[in-house]
Amino acid sequence: MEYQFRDIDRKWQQYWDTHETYKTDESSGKPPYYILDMFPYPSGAGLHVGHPLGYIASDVFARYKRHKGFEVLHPMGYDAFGLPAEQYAIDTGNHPAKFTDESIIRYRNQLKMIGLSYDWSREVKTSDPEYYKWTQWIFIQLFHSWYNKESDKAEAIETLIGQFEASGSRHIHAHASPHPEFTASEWAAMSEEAQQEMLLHYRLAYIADSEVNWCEALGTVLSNDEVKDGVSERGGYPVIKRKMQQWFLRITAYAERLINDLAEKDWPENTAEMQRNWIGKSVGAELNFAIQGFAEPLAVFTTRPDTIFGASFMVLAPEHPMVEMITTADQASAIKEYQEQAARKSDRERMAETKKVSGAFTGAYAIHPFTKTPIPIWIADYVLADYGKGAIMAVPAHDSRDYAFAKHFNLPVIEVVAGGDISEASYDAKAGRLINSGFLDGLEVKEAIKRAIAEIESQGLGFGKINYRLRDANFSRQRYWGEPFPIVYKNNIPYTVPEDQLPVVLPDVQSYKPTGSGESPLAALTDWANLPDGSRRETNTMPGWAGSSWYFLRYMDPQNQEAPVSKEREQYWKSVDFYLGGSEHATGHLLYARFWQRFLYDRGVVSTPIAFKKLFNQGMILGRSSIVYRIKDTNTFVSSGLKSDYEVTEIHVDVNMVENDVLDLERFKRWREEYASAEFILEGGQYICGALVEKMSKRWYNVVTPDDVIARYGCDAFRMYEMFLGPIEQSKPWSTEGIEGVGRFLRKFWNLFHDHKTGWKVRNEAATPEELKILHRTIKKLNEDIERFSINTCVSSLMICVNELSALNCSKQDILKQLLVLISPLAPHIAEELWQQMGHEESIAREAYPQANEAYLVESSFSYPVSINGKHRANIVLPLDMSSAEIQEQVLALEEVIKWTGGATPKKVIIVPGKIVNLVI
RNA sequence: GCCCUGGUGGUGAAAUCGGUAGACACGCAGGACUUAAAAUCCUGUAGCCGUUGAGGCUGUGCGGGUUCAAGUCCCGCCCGGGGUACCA
Repeated sequence: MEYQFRDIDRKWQQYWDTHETYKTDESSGKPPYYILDMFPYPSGAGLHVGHPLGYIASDVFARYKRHKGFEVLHPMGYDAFGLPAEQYAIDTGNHPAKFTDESIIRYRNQLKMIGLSYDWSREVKTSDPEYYKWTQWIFIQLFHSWYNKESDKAEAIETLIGQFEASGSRHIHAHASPHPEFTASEWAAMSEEAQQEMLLHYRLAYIADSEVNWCEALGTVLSNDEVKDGVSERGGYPVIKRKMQQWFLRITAYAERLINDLAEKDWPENTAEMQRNWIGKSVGAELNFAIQGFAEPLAVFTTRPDTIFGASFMVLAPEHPMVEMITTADQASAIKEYQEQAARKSDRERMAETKKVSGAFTGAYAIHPFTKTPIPIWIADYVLADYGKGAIMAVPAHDSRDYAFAKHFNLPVIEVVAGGDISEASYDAKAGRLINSGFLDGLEVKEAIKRAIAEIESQGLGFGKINYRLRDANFSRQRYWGEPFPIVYKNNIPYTVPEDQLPVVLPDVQSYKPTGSGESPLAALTDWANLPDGSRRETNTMPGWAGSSWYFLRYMDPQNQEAPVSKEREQYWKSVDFYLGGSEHATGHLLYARFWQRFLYDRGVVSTPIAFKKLFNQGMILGRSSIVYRIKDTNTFVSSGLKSDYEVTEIHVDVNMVENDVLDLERFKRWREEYASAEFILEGGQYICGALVEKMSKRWYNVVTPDDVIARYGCDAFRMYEMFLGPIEQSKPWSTEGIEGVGRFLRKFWNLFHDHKTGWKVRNEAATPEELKILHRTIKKLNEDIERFSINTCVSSLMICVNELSALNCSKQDILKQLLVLISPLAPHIAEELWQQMGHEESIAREAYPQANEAYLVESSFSYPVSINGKHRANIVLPLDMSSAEIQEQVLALEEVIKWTGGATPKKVIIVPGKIVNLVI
């Protein structure tokens, strides 16, 4: 019988579906184990070959854990709100839900085709009102909470109101926005509106003004991704910064705990490090500089208060509120010009261009608090408005960016820490003794920092402060396709919608196009937005990450109507034991999800503060993107080889329109309206595209789907091949070279059971020691490799095992039975089929994982005792295939070495014929 | 720019704790079987020199360093990838 993978795959996928083989049962009495994949955004391009890399790996682990006797929760769902669906709706006029649901059907079919052992009854979709009801509910909890620094957790807003009523705001230690203090009687005297406005300074969900990328020509707000070189990616229109009222979540209140929680997790150190850097805790001081001619002081934050005597100029962010006030008349035009130039750049562009030093002088001077000398105040875009105070004291001798700035504008450099050579470069290290620094002279940097803060505090100039780079999370999007806010404004004050009115369902709109005013398309729905009592709804929607910040909880109890998750279910599963996903989520999603889990824990909704115990980052399967080059401000495209003659903008094109780097011009013109009249500068009569290896994404039009590969080689081969490609954590470009080898392996494995001529080969005969040795060595290796999540080496070990058994023509029943269980996590379809052919009625998923028997393993090498100086004894491990003469030679050589080391007993010795290669004393 | 990460044969890679670098697989070359092809099996396959049962030298992005021993640790570079707060 031949290995007919198509029939086998279909048969077993149907079997698993109808028998609900992988349905999770909380009452099984087995220990729980929760294995989670980061759920996909269902884009129109379908699941690409990069998604399954992680899904297959976690599926192998889930199947392995089931064999090991765990009750495994292994669910899948869809992160369904987002820009691509909205863009589709704008382009076609269809509802984004149509696009999303069609994409989901495609994804589900593709996932099932790979034979993943999900419990499909627990599928969730973030755009489902039954799901986002609870996203809205969590938002309401955030709105009705404040962060009490005293108890160090979030509490109900009522406890805050109680304190206001009793004693005003003076003694409250809260994470709050800046606001004036008030007494209990002042609170009582406030109007309802004034009280609500005051509470917004404390709520964990609050409103504030924030800058957005505004494109006047498109009449819409753009994401940073949609802005390139200061113009919109689509159309190339100018983009500026504009202030808009936005919702924020007060994640900064959790900064310290989000850092501390990292210690309790089994996370890769690099991801933990990225999160720590993202939160960016820095200890320093806030201090005030007086400004000549103004009463209001200029506050700065610095991590190096010790270098205060080296401050030779000040730098404000171009957006700093005091810039306009302090700028002198003769500098006003230069400052204005610089501000406009900075407004056109994104933060990322501003930081990326630090080599190009730029700035402008305001004409104003600050007074040095200790030396009383005047120091000039500049603005520059390397100072960011929303970090620290948006202003710095520049110490060019000890900060490289300040140094570059000082050199460029010829500002003084004052050395205050000895140890470097400031004529060459700044000396940034936090080590050395202070010089030229008055009362700090002679102190070590660490001492000087403490002393400087003490002095600053005693003179009332400022105070020691811990600053975080983390900013409060912007939670508003001026889009249609997202969760509506459960918020209604009365007299411009936000109130939450009563819980029994949830969900606030996303209404249908006439047009998904931007309103032109920068509001969400929902704002155009006046019937929906304006309520009979004169109040109005919030018309922004929540960001993409709202629904993905808690989905792992919903899988525990996906049909619950009363709560996001029941107490019983939540306490059974507690945390995700093993979370697998791309490292591109290391800061965004993983941080927001931890924040929500922490918050829900504070408010008693969940019983543990830890969302994900163990994290594993998969690398990405990269795609090969094709690039065309548009000559700036034209609709003419120049072929790759000629692009250096022009100033061009790079634009990604769909790889399906490109063959061997040659662009299909007609398809390109049909692709987008704006390209219909495109012109081309060709080389050799063809348009040659540039190529780029990068993340496979709908955005880059470089997606390759697994469908063809599965149709051709079967899904076990696809699964094993993806695992065989290399370590899961490593990124690599997709290629199908080498999949043949996995196909050959599966046929060879099949042929251990079947013979073309004689049929079923498996015999109930006793295995030889040699065969047992091969099997048990493989069991041990696979066990170790799966536990350390090295699945590519599992595949290699299985190949070696099958090669050896097939060379021995071993078709012994007890060997093959155990081998089937070993292979079943990786290649479940073929394993089920052969398992059934062996006469088993239950699915192989119910079979226990075999244990390696040490008795079969020890003979691979043997110990040889050596005596040294008649006293010490060492056991050396020698390979089996050494001759006795060689052994004698090695032992003599070893004795020589040991004498030379002074007679110490070696802990470990490895010998190969001819030389000693390892000797650990 | 900043943070994280990777760089090993023609290719994907292995080397788990500092100890024989290149397992396993692809590809390629030669051979067996076959009228032929496919499939299958066998042999070879880092480079250079040598040999034809002879071994030696070099070699893990580049330049240094530590060590009896470095792909692995340290310092300085170069290049690719991810993130950089409205892609998810």
